[in-house]
Amino acid sequence: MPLSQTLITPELALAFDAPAPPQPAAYSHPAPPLSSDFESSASAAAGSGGADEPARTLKRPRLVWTPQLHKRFVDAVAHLGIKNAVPKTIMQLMSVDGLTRENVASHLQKYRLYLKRMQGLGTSGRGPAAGPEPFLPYVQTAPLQHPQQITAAMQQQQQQYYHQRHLGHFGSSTGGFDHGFLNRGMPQPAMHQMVGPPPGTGFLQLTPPPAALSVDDLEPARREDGGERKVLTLFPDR
DNA sequence: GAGGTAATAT
DNA sequence: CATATTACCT
Repeated sequence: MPLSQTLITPELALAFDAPAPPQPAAYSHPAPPLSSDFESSASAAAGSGGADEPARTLKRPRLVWTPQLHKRFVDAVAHLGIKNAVPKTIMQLMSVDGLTRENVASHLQKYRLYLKRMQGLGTSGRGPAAGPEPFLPYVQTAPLQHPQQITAAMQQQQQQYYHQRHLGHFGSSTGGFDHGFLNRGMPQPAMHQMVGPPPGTGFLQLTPPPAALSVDDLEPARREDGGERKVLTLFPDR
């Protein structure tokens, strides 16, 4: 089993917020990708082949790049060479279920821009000596969407979300800031399991990035004085 | 079809 | 306004 990270849709995450799910803590393998269709999803896989994953045909909800996802993305890019850091490969390596190539491509675009603008400033001494690591995760307020049926209430909530979103930014403070909620240490289990070996391309034996990643552990992390939900930018500085 | 970039949407 | 999606081109 190609250890994959199930993408938890915003609404799903939202749903899991209030009510206590029957399943105790630590839901290792959550529900299938995006099968939150409680209505007419009677597209059972008939005979062979088939198995039309609704994920491919339906419009996916807007993907939210959680810090965890981003972390995984960065790791993937790092572990691949710049040479192989193309959307498809990255996507495969991340093995995040539900993630499309387009998603990665888009994010990669931003990531490259970020790196580019990063070079011209902070690093006085030239040279790619210091690997671009200083990334900062941030908090995410789960928006909510549904592929098919969106109730009016949901739309309103969406608007509210967009309205209240960026309230705080990140000045690159000299010293570095105190976030009490940096991600937990990701285990570094040297797993020997490989993702699908690349085609004819030589044999880049790369170390699979941390396999486990919990999208669920998001901490509100609110400041005392502010009192506002501060959503911070994923890519600092502009 | 895949990658890269620009435009558009949310 | 930042970020994600879509359109266009190679």
